[in-house]
Amino acid sequence: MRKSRKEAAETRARIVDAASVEFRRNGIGATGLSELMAAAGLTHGGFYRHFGSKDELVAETCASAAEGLIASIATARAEEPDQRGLETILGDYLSSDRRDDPSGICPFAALGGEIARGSDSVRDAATDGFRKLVDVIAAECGQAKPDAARGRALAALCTMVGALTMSRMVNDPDLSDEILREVKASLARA
Amino acid sequence: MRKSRKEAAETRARIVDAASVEFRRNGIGATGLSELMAAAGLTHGGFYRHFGSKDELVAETCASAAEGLIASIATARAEEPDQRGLETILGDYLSSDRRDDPSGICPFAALGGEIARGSDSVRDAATDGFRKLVDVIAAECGQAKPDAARGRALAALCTMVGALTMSRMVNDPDLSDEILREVKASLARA
DNA sequence: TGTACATCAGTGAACGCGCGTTCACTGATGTAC
DNA sequence: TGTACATCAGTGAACGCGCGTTCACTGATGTAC
Repeated sequence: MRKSRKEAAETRARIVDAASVEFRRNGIGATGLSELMAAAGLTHGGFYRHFGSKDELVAETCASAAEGLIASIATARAEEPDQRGLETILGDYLSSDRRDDPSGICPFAALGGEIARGSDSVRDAATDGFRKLVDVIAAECGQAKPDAARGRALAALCTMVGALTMSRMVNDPDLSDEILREVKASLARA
Repeated sequence: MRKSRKEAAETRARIVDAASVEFRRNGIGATGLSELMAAAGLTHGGFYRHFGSKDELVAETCASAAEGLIASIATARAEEPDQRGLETILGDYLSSDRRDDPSGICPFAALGGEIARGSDSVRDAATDGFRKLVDVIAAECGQAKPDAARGRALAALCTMVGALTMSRMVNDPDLSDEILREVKASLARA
């Protein structure tokens, strides 16, 4: 039954990827290890060959999902190099596609509240991802002063996270769309 | 052992109040009924004399916490009637006191992600509270056109929710304070 | 290169535990006469 | 108003269930000679 080192590394990455989707779809606490391992095509017993605890996986998943979000923003940016940077990011982040897709949704929007109640290692990983995302957005803000760009980036990111969270929370599609539309307009104006 | 109707009604209210705090402190799924009933000074068995299910309590708590938030905003507004309305709301909502106090924190910031994955009745209750809060903020936006005020209120509320969530998520007090400060400044500017 | 053995990825059963929910019971409250 | 009885708020034990974690086991991989 033993797998090669390469296969084992691939398995580990598959678990993180599956967790990244399942946690965002169902929440961290509400996602069992069995469910998660099944989503990765495995049985639950093998989990502890790869991770010391569920919490360790959660921390790694936070980092991974943040990296994924940054990469997807970079991709969106590369596809529309002539547009204003922040507007491209907004269009990508606050789209109904992203709102409705658990595998692409921002981990801060889906899990921010739960992470805030989590362990230090999980919060550390999320904090690190948050900082990186702020830097990426600040680079697109086109401000002369770095401090001003950082301030704008922080505010824009918080707005995006809140808007995505609220657009997923409300149980009325019209209100949900209105939230995305108004917030996009408001941020583009600023 | 039977209690009078008045006492029973008080008990019920006490359960909702305790749930309102415990859910925001620990999350909905992570708060057990025993823990919750103990916080209300009761044993868990009596829960079903007051509620048909945990979910029913969650929905009622969402409504109650939203009302509480609106009331606390109205109080803050009444104490500083001369300041610009939105600035007063911001100062109250985005304060470190509120960030650090589970009993006063905004239910949308603490539980938005979890509510989004919840039942229709829970999401309906939260949607209702969200709409009411938007109306309260819109009334303070001081715009001539009602549509413009509503748009600004939506954007401001999403920003506040996101900022409070992120300021609670990050594991660095300096960054947390920076978020509150920058977002307050950014919203006051707009 | 070939052989013998140690390693360990993955399986599936088992663990103790706390969950939401149910239930028999108690005894004060509310109601009918 | 006084009495007899039904109601029901609250208690505490019990239920089945799924959780995170552990473990004995299997057999292919990796290593030492």
